Amino acid sequence: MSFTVATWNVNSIRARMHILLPWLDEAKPDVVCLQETKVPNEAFPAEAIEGAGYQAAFRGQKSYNGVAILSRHDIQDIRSGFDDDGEPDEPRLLTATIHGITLVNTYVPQGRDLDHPMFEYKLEWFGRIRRLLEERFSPAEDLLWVGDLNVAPTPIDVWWGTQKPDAEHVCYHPRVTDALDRVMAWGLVDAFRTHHPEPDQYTYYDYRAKGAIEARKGWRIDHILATAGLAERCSDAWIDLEPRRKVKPSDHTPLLATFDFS
DNA sequence: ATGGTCGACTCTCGA
Repeated sequence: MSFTVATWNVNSIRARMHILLPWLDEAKPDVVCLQETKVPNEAFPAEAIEGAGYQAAFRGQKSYNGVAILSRHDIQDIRSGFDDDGEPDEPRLLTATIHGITLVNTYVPQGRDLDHPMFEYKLEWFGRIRRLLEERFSPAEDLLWVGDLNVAPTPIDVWWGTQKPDAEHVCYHPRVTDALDRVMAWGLVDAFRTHHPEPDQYTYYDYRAKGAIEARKGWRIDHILATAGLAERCSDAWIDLEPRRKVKPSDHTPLLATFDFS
């Protein structure tokens, strides 16, 4: 059987239902990890999601952040947040097991500016993810770290990167790409890049840049990262740009990957 | 890596 996983920063699930529901019907992914749902738990549109044939696990708050996992199969071992310190976590992390695959769904802090405290918070966040992987999981198991990681890992992952590889941004900076590398060194493979070495493959186009899609002014900051054994089962990965072309789209568009099990 | 637009919420913040 094959198992398709998607990740999508929807930038408010309630504002995106007109695109999300028809997309679920058409793309029929087994699992969808959502970020920036921007909805408190009591207002999550669970009934409409169930009507589309998906169970939902979610953790959110008013206005900001929020993550959810939608699944056509049973969702087990749902956990949210880190348990490495006493700080109250924002709703940016949700883990679950579906069909024997562990899903780690994250909305990594964007960082605001290179000199803003949130940038240091972002860098620390990668350390916390690394510790979570070490403490709870093993690179020998089938695990996916997916979500809006707010990192363009290489120059071809940001639109100006091949022209000005040294131009810096909170999502494209040696400190950030190194931080991501250190988490991936635990044992994760970029499932999309393995299948698509070509440039101009972006999951995010800023609302403020007119004609950005046509001009290919985007970012690849959403990712599906797999442990080695699972990565070997990945038969395809792709970015679905159609939801980004709809009326009132999210600025991000879905990234999907299919895994084959014999 | 700019300037610009969106979403949620009260008009400004976060991205």
